[in-house]
Amino acid sequence: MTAPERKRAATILDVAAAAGVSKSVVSLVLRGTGYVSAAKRTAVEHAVLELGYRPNAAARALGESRSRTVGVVLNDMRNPWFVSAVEGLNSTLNERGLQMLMGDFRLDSRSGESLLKKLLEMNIEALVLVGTMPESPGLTAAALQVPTIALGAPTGPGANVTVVTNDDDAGARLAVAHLIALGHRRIAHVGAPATAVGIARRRGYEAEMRAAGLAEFIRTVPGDLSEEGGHRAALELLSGGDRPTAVFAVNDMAALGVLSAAEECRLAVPADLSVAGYDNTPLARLRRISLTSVDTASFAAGQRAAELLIARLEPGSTLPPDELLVPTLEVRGSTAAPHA
Amino acid sequence: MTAPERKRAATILDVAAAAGVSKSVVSLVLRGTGYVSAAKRTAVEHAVLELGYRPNAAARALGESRSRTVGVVLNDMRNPWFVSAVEGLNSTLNERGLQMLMGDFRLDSRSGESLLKKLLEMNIEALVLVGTMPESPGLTAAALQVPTIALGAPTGPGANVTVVTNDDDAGARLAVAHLIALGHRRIAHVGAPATAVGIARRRGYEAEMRAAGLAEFIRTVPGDLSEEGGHRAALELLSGGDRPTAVFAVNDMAALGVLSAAEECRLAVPADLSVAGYDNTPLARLRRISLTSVDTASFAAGQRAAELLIARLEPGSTLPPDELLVPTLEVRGSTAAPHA
DNA sequence: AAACAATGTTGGAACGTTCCATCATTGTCT
DNA sequence: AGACAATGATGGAACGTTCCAACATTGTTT
Repeated sequence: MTAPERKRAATILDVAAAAGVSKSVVSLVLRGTGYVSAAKRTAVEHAVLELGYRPNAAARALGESRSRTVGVVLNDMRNPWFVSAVEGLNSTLNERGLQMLMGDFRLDSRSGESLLKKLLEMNIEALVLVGTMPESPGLTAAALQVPTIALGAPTGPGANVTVVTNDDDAGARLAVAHLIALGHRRIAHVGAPATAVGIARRRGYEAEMRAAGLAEFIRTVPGDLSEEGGHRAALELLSGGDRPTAVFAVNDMAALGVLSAAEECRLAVPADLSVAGYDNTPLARLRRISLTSVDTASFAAGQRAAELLIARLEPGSTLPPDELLVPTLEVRGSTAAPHA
Repeated sequence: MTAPERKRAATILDVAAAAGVSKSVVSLVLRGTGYVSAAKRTAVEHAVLELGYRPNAAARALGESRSRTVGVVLNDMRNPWFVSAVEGLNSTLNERGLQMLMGDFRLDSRSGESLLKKLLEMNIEALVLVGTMPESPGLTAAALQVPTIALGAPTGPGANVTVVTNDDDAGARLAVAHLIALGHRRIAHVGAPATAVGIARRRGYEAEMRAAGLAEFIRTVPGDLSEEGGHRAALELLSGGDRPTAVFAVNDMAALGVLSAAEECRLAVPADLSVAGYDNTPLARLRRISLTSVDTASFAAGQRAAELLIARLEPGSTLPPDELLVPTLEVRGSTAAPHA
């Protein structure tokens, strides 16, 4: 079986000839601008359908000297937060006729440099960096050439970048406040001191504890963003003498590690130990886990980023200020009042 | 703060002038083809760096009348299988200088039609459909216009499509054979009869049981691909009289539901009940879950799809036959020999 | 020495659009 | 009636590349 005969695609001139008009009229009809008589308009529409005409995006980009394309650079497709954020981005950009061009920073052979080069060659009108990127001269340079938004990163690479992200500090306070309201006082934190989110969430934890007059109970054990790290930290926390009645973990994965450790220490959740996580991943929803977790408004963040971008594309616009989005708390079965 | 002064980007003519050569020489140097003297070559390279010249992709696409771009249509960015597959695709396409243009079918307002239109306008050289797409006339039409590969779907939309996917039948047999080797005989299956993967995996389960002379123990309970469905089915399975000693679930989520149900029925895993899943999702790796699961070679599938595509792009190539990739089994703590 | 191949270099045409200045027709206001 | 605005239609120039035919120079074979 061979490939089907693929003849040269119809161009605007073919359409013009078929409709008996000039190429300019076809162009006007297609773009919906200018004045065209009803008769010619329908003739053109007819010819377009007839010939299966599709405008050539490359030629259009060249003619308009703009691409209607936004570059989106991910650093981890696997992170559910990023996925939602990209969906939010996409939905809003689509409405405005902007196309997204996605790529994965890490996947790229030369650590993203070649990806960025490709995107810039495509004449992208804006750049969205999703997640925290490693330092890279190419990134900093790219950010200076096109309006750039860092989505879900605590800070952007260099100047000319607007950051849209979740308020990790506020989210942590939300979770801790929930535990306090339940009656907990001995609330420990499993942190991830090596990461930006880890630092912000710890700050929120400590602030809320202090605000509630529980400064003396502040206790942070270093872990990381993985189940393994949470497990290790929790074992340390639960094996000691004055063990906490509640743990706020830096994210859901770490919280899972805490749950495992609690099980190993024969502590029932939530009867003996309340556990709260962060990110509200699909994991937290699972019946076997049912984890109270802070929900980051990632879809909304993506949408907001798109709005800022669109505004930034207007001529004469200025660099908008950074934005922090307020998260919410999803209460599930892993938190309850401590027993007396 | 206003946008930084953005002057008109340098073109190939600017480079040619700066290097004291004709535009043709610059073009030859940039593409690395043809004969150019060493002196002029270095002069051009110098000028390129000097001016920060970046070739314009739209102009290049127009001139070459090809785009070096492959359209990738996802139907669910959240599915880890798809993510790995896309990573595999990307890695191989990148090596060959092909750019990926991704989009989400469902996210698109007009159910993918406008996404496909955009992709075709971009003159994509090939199309990769990742996951099972809903029927759509636009999809069928698109597949006829460019070489198309359906990745991870049991069947492609219409003609001219090559399917690259995992051998679900073989995977199911792998899991069941493992359980049989452990000594289980009463092995039940929690299925998902409404889905294509569900049907294939059930077929594998039954085939392996019959091959081992265990036809009389074949027992399938209908569920679906969710935790909820697995839970419901498992409750039915475990509450009855002659309950199985092992369960093979249609996927990891359903297996999780089985685990929950076992817990509720006070059955220890794996002592009282072995459980195997399918997909080897990150979930299965979690310490609290430690699920034996069939690993689908999704990264490899992506790579293979890319190879087929590249071959298909050669002039005079023919439609390659469908390919099934053989999965492997990841044995973890949820399966063990039945007690006597 | 002539013929030919290999190596360098060039400018013009093409790619398929949009943009723009121009022109034609009609209707409306003074 | 004349001036002007609104509507309608046009062809040529741009956009920034690649492609190609043609021409120059050198080295090698007959």
